Formats: sequence, structure tokens, C-alpha cells
Amino acid sequence: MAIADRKAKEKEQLKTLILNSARKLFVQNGVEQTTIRSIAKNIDYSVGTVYLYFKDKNAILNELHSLGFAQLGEQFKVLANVEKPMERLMAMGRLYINFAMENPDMYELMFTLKAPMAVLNESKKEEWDEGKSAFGVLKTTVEQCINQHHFEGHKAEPLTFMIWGLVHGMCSLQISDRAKAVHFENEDQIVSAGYEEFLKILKKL
Amino acid sequence: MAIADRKAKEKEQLKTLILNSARKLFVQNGVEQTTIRSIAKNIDYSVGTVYLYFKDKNAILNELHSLGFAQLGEQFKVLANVEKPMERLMAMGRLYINFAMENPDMYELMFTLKAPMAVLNESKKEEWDEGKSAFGVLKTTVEQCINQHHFEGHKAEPLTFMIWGLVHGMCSLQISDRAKAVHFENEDQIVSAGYEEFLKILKKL
DNA sequence: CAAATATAATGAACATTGTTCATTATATGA
DNA sequence: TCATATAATGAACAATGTTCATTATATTTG
Repeated sequence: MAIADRKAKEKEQLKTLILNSARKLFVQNGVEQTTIRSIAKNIDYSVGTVYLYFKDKNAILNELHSLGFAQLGEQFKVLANVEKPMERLMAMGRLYINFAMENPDMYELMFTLKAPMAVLNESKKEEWDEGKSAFGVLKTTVEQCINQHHFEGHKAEPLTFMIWGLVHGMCSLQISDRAKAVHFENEDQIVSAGYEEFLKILKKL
Repeated sequence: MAIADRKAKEKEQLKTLILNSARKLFVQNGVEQTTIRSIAKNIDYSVGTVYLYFKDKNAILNELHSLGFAQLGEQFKVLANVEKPMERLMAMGRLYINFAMENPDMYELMFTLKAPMAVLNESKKEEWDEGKSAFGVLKTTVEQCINQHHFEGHKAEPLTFMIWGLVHGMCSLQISDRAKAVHFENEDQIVSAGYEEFLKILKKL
């Protein structure tokens, strides 16, 4: 059935086209401004067509959300070269912060907006694989640190969550304009500066 | 001009009525579901009337946002009884987390949603007083800790931001369903558990 | 090849939002 | 009592997500 194959490929292509358009507009203009109509217009298709390929707007956001994790995962690959777990942990935080600061809208979609998570809640079976796997990478590193006798007396999982929360929190405050509003001496460096303080602490543990 | 006074009082009362209604609906149903129409209907006034008292929906959110800070400030008052800065710092984090877990929608409004911040951006002169003052309280405590020779080699402001980020981050991940999606052993205790790990670290510094 | 069928695409139409503003009602002052 | 100022109304508008009957295109069949 060569024809069916080709059709499947075409469908896949159009889906990708929609997704790429959505991503472009989304990164340019944010979630709210990225309307189904604007996506459709951007690729010269009708509104209805978009709905043939995606159940609703949340479904699109959910796929972009996955793309974001792929992108972050790509950047995390260099960490494989860092042998010492403690150094790897520190480098991971830096990469995470860099990603957040350079892709604030994508970051928001990945870690703040509820919309992409709503999709998972509907189909209850499905779990948040990207999240679990990303968290797993961090947790493994923390466990390796513990094996090397760092973090004396700590429990791996809550500690890992705390570290995630620490970097996420600073990024989140920055992206949501809360850090700016507080008026730091060096506004756009405050996240890095905060992370440096954390590193000082890490080196004592 | 007793009449003018009474009129001013009436205006103030209606404004408060709108605000209370908005808060009730907001805490019950979240931001999106709290429509101007639902607020108006709830107090038996017309849509237009709401707009006589508030410029737009963001203005309402911004006032709720302020009420949230008043509420949190109220809970922080007990901290005045904690003499030792280090203990006060630890208690502050706990109060912050409790507030976030018990008032997730309010917390989101205060520290995540961009809408209430948009009001500040319009009238550029106005700064985020509540934010600055809340951060100031935390920063002062951290400085007092430093004066008592804790946090050797740390800079007060970035360190304070880091600590804020730490508690905010965990709360934020929990409220945005990211923590849940990762499936911890003890899901609803993960924020507290994470904070406990932080306290262990604090005690070493 | 032509007709019948299946697949894909369309865009008008609906419901729901925030928001505006001409109109109506009410209260105040002359 | 009437003129004026103030307050309240709700219909109407634009923008959005979403649906679905209709149209267009492609595929299969006789």
C-alpha cells in the first residue's frame, strides 16, 4: 500500500508544519497571542484543518512542551563528559539556568503553565515521561554524589527536589518579573549570582 | 459636605464588595473562571458597574494580589517573637510554604501570574512595594544571620534571592502539578520534605 | 474512463470572554 | 418641581477556541 504510506507521510508533514509554525509564533509572541487562527494563517491553511491534526490548543501546547524537553535534553548531553558527579551536578544547574534565561517562553511552557499538564490529566494512564526522566537524571547524579560521600545525612529524593526547586525557583521568579520588580543591584545577573551562592554551599558539603 | 462623604463611603463599600466577591470566586474557581460577568452576577450588579470601579480585570487581580500580601504579612507577624535570626529564617520558610500550600491560587497570583505585574508596568513610576518589602524582611533576617557569623563568605542579596527561589521553586513546582507528575513516594509531603533537607544544610552553615 | 466513494479542507457559525458606551435611572441642588 | 449631575445598565463589539455542514480533492471501482 504505497499510497497509504505516502498519505501517512503527508499527514505527518502537515502536522509538523503546524507544530513548527506554532512554535515560531509561540516563541515570538507567547501563548496567549498564539491563536489557532494565527497558526492557520501562517501556514495558509484554514482553522478547521488545524483541528484535524490536533484535538485542541492544549494538545499543541503539549507537543511544544515535549519539544522543549527534547531541546533541553540535547543541551544536557555534554554532561556525559563530566566525570565527577559533584561537578556534573553544578554544570547541570548552570545549563538549566542558561536554557531558562535564553528560552523564557519555552521554559514557562515546560515548568509553569498548567495547560500542557492538563492533557496528561485527561488520559490518566499517561504519565509525564519527560518530567520523570529529567528528574531521574538529576536524581541519579545526586545519588552518585552521595555515593562519593557528599551530602552526609541527606535523603536523595527530597534533596533532589530541593535542588530542582532552587534553580527552578530563581528562574521562575526572574521570568515572571518578580525578581525585576524587587530591583536588585544587578538585575539580569541575579539568577547567576544566586546560583553562585548555592555553589559555595555545595562546596562545603 | 456630609453628602459627599457618604457618597465616597458608598463608593468605597461597593468597591470592597466587588473585591470580596472577586476574591471568593477566584479562590473557588481560579483566575480564568472568574469572569467579570460572574463577579457582577454574584453581587447583583451589571457588568458595566464593575468597570466603573476597576479599569479592567488586571486591576482587580492586582488588588487581590495586594490583599494576598497583606494576608501573608499577617501570618509573618508571629516571627517577631523569634529572637535568633537563624531560627527566624527557618520559621519564615515554613510559614511561606504553609501559606502557599493552603492558598495555592492566591500564591499563584502573588508569585507566578504575570497579569497583576502588568499593572505596575503600565504606570512605570509605581514599584512593586509589597514585593520589595517582603523581600526586605527576608534579606534583613539573612543579614542578621551573617552578623551572627553564619553564611561565611556569602553575599547577602544573592543569597537571599537563592533562599527565596528555593522555597518558591518547590511550592511552584507543586502548585503547577510538576511535582505530582514526577510521582514521589510521598507526593503531598514532598515540599516539606525538601525543605527539611534545606534545614539540614542550614544547620551546617 | 466515468461514476461512486472516501478522505481532506474549508470557513461560516456558535459560545464565551473582556471591554465600551449610548441610554436609562437615580439622586442632588436650585 | 424641575434641571442637572452622578450612577448604573446591558446591548453591542471584537477576539478567541471550537464545531460541523458543506465543498473540494483524491482514490477506488465497475
